[in-house]
Amino acid sequence: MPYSYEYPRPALSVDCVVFAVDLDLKVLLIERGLEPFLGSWALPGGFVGMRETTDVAALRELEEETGLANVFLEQLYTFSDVERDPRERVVSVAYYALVKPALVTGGTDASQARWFSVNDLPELAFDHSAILGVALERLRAKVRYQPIGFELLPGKFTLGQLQRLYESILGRELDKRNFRRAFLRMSILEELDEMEAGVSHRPSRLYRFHRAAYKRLVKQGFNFEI
Amino acid sequence: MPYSYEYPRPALSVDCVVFAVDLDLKVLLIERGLEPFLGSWALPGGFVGMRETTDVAALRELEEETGLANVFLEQLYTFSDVERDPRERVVSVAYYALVKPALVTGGTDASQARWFSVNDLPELAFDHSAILGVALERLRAKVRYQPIGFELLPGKFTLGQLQRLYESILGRELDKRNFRRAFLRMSILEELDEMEAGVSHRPSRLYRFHRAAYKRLVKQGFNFEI
DNA sequence: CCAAAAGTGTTGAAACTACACCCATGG
DNA sequence: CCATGGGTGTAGTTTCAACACTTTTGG
Repeated sequence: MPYSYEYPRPALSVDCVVFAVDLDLKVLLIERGLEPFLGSWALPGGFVGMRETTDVAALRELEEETGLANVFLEQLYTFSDVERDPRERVVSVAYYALVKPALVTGGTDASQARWFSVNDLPELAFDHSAILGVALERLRAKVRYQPIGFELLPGKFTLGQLQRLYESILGRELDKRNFRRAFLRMSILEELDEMEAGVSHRPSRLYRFHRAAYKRLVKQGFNFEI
Repeated sequence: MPYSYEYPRPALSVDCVVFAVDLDLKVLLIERGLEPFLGSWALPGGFVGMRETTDVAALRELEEETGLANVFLEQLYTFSDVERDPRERVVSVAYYALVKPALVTGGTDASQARWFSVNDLPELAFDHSAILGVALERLRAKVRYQPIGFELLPGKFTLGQLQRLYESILGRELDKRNFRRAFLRMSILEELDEMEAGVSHRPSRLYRFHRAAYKRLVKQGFNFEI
């Protein structure tokens, strides 16, 4: 006899802000096929089932609506304004996802999804602009003190790519020598015996994020920081 | 005709982790008067109404259950494990609150609330131990890069109090000279023409957090960090 | 040979760590 | 006069910011 049964409940949904870096920072949006906001762009998302956590719901909706799977996903914030959905009361648990470049082109099959540069966004349905704003803020803050940037790069990458990634997220240029020194000093990058190929300039050495080394350092009290 | 009407919904609740510093870091808990977990200690919280945001619900529940009002409150995380409540599916938006010392003694009138040191906690109902753990982790991280520590001190405080606050949250000792230098260098403290009184040692100068100065600095790109 | 990005060192300023003694008050 | 916390300076080390030229490749 749970006493909450007697009361009406808000509906519960999830929304996902999916980031990728192509040349600059991009977000994946869906064109709505239903009222309200029919034809508007919106974040992928949907309602939470009775037998799934919100994490699982977010992954499920992401795959259903965009075909993306195996992405980095983290809870962002819960949005609960009473009027945020014109139909009825809906509380939404927002997530942000980070997607590697390989999935950007191949991943979003036959759907009505499209990547938009964060510097050139359309108007969004519901309060999705606000959600996206919070996600951007979080990404910009978090990339500086957690090594999540690697989730937006291929497994093997050059220091140039890594630097351009940081520049596109932080929105400002960084000094090449200082950037390299800072990253290499941390010793969380594995230097590979492999070079970039097929580029019309001096090829760059490839690196890989050394997750085990990072975890070891964290245990010793190390703090990632850029 | 919102399509979500057709589906059952999880219940939605809020839970609050209320922190204060007395001698060490403390958390406010409630002794449950209802099944399940009757007699256990639990976080203050309750169900979210149809016409209130989760923020408002958290403040309301906090006042109803503990008498506390005018506290610093921030959303923590949303917990949605399917089995987290044995009665039925309940998704809970967790908050953490920071309370100034004056409210610790006076605030919690006639209720079954009690402060516990975080180093000596009882077993908690539901998944409240996990929520508390996340809150502690967040507080420890956040106190280092946002000036929220002041929410746990009186308006006027000594540098000694401030240092002991940081020591009790971070759980380690800090060097007095370095700590003072670091804080004073930021110039976000207003030095008052007023001394501590009634102590049986050399009285300390009082300071106040200078919120306006802090905001000005943030606009210029300043990053608080301890 | 041109264009394009890779790669590399130094210097001065600022911040960080570790550390020990005297001061003012109440009891 | 004792106990208690308040208050202060320095030296060595590390980190940070700013800055320019040579190298290697493809076309």
